[in-house]
Amino acid sequence: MARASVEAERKEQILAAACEVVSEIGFKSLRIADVAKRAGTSTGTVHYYFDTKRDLMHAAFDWNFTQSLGRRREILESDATPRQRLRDFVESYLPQGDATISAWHVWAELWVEALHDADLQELNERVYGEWRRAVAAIIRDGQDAGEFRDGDPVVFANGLIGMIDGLSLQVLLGSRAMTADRMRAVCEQVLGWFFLAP
Amino acid sequence: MARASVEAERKEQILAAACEVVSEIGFKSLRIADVAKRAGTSTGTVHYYFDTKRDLMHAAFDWNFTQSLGRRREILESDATPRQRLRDFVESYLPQGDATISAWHVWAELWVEALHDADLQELNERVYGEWRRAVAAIIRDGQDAGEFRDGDPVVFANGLIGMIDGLSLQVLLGSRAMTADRMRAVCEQVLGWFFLAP
DNA sequence: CGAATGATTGACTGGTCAGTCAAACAACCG
DNA sequence: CGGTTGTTTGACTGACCAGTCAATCATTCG
Repeated sequence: MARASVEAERKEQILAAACEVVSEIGFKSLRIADVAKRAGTSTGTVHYYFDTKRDLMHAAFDWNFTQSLGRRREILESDATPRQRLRDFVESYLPQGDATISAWHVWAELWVEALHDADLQELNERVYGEWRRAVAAIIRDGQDAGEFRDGDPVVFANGLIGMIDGLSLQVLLGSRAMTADRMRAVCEQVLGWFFLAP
Repeated sequence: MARASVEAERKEQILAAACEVVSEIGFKSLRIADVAKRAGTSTGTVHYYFDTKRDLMHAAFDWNFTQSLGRRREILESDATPRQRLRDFVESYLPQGDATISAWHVWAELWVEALHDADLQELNERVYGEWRRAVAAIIRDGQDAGEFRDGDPVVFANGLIGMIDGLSLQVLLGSRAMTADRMRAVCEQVLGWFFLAP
């Protein structure tokens, strides 16, 4: 069977297209036909790989996270100082640049869809848990190195990630009062309170 | 014209119903017929007061905010210490209790809808600005009273509101790792860093 | 009273779209 | 070659629903 990875390749094509479309017009407006067109295929093919629209979107949400995590692996596993890693992490999260903004849009759609979908809540729980653990690990390192203030690392991780989520939403909404630059400044300020003097 | 406030009363009835339905099943699933049924009237009447579904939802989002603000006026205008007012404000925001959770749901739906609707972005900007100003005012009072650390009150207000938004989302999503109680603890911790020793 | 205006109703229409399906195509194998 | 399995296609269908509309009811006023 030399016809090896048609399925994997096609699925990825479709998932990427689905994320692009969601990001551009939102889940509510998304039609299977839009995804098919964007993926350069037909609605029949989309349904061949994903039984229902719901299946497709769940897979797309999952894929969106995997991609986001992949894009940040370098930062999380770097051997820079904890202080620097935390700064890089925050910077990579700022809604600026097509890939990041697009991923944020998909993420926001996931949240709202998940309000009424237990399976998506499960996905959120898993994924959010990974971020929380990654950030908490950096914080623990920083505390061990005497760079950060004492306190429960998980509490700080939750606070930081929550703040990033909330601020990002405002940036994504095109707020004049909350631009990516201003968001960076707010994060810097908060991190400043948490870092110990060098 | 003794038939005074039929219009105002009926509109309010419909808007309240719309918010309830959005909160329960989400904007995407909401049908005009659902709203009509919840309001105890007919689809014809809903369309009599709101030309399109979009008009209805915009008015409902607006109404949802007005109600939320009204519910918190007491806190914002209280003459308790700034420290207490800030705590009360955070407490009132925790997603617990039907009214608050419902309002949060509607708010989340607004955000995602606004990603692709300039008018709703405008509404968000206006409304978010009011919260920011209210919180910043408390912070300024607290700094004047020597209760809070120095620094730009607007930056702190943004950080706090952003964190509340992000954490609330997780609570709303039924996260096991982020319950209303845990959210309170995270907020307490962050406020603790901001308050000066008594 | 009877006309005018305001409010309410729900049956109906026109358009939309997820999902189906039968037909066709492509790669492989014996 | 001809059969088998995997893949692709897009026309079609059945369900759904926002918005329309003609009819009805209610209230006010001259």
